[in-house]
Amino acid sequence: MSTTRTIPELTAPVEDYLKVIFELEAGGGVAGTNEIASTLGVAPASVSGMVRRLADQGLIAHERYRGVQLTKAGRLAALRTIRRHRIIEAYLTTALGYPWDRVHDEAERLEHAASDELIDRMAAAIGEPTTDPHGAPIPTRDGTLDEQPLQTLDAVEVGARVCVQRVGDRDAEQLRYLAELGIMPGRRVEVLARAPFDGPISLRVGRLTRTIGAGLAKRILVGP
Amino acid sequence: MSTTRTIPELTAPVEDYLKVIFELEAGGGVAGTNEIASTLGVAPASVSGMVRRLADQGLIAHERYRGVQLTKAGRLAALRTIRRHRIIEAYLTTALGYPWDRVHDEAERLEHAASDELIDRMAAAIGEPTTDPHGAPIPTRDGTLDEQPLQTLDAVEVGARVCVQRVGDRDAEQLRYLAELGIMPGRRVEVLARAPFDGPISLRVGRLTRTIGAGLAKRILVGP
DNA sequence: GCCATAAGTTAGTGGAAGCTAACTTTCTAT
DNA sequence: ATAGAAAGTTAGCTTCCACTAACTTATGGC
Repeated sequence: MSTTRTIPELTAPVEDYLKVIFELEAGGGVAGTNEIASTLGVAPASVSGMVRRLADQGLIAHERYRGVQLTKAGRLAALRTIRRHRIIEAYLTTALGYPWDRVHDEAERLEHAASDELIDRMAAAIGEPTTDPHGAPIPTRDGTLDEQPLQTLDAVEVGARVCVQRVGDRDAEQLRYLAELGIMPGRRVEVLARAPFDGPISLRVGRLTRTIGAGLAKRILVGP
Repeated sequence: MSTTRTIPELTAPVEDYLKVIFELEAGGGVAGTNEIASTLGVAPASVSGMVRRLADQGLIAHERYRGVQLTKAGRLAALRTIRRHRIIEAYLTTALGYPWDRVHDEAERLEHAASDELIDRMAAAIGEPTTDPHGAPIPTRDGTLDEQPLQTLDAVEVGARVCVQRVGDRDAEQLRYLAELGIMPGRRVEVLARAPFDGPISLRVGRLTRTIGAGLAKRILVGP
């Protein structure tokens, strides 16, 4: 039994699919064709095509008309790409002064071109970070991901003081807005009020009071 | 008359071809199909195919059976890629401690993925270098390349003291060897002897004497 | 339990870039 | 001056990854 480190040279699109499937799986068992398609901005038929190829390569298990799941090999490849992505994001902000709303797109391209050596050197240069600038945990070199159970901000009871842990990294405009409000990982906030029927939520951030919609609050993860 | 900054999104292979054509042109008017093919490690027929596409895009002028030359647009695109490549090389050595024999391959991939913003930030972070680690000049943002007229080390007369300006960046093994000998850009060397018939050349490097073959000496560029 | 709609798949096409094999043009050496 | 070698091209194929159009399967509301 060999644990041969086969490096089958995945293409950039393949890495993108695996990453997306991994993230969709995290939020509910299997990933659907249409979900994958809309996340990647691609036609559903294109996904069916790629799904065949990924299954042939042993990276996913596919049950026709039922959805898709990563195999062990697929999960490892996905985590490798996610590690690259997040280390690049962290490096760009810490070492090159990138604003946090612009690192995602850059990392999206670099993650497919950077060697393992580069990723390791970047990580070392900024002190082996454990999360990216948006608070997402960075998988280790051997593919372990430390996912903490977090609450969304819209579910926090009124009066509680919580610590912002993580926000979505995809929407640049949203990130710019959150930065303006001072809502970023590490920041403590207190929930002052929550209007019913998915109404706005009032927060104390530092010594200021801010009010955000329930939709936005749902994309902010907090912990104790 | 508009100087519209059209960004026609060149593919990575296209950028590679343009770069190689630029470099081949520098050493003799036109670039030949076979030269391009062997430099890129590709079949001559593949070059013919790509040449058609590049000509269609107005990046090169092609005279059938005669060779290929960059147009103004092609030259600009080539210089842009070369700038990226060399800044990345410089950044990797200066900011991330890369050894100079391993930056070429890394840059070869990153140059197609990095945004202009990233390149500019890298350059700024290491003090706007004017040459890469192998001594090659870095084109400016607007596509000006300051090529100094240099001599190859094998042509230097015995007794002369010269300054190493530039060495080839493609061959990693050669770079490791040169580093071992202490022959790198900025180093002063004195030619002690030169055997006839392309024989070996003896040098004083620092306080040591080193002897190298004429072939290697031909790939070392020196100035006063 | 049936059927409309949502979800997923297949078939066929297109473009980019590579390949081999076979051909044509140019160059060079006698 | 010309034949053979070297250089360049064409034709035809392959793989990857996207697309549209048309089809099939699954599901949920009545």
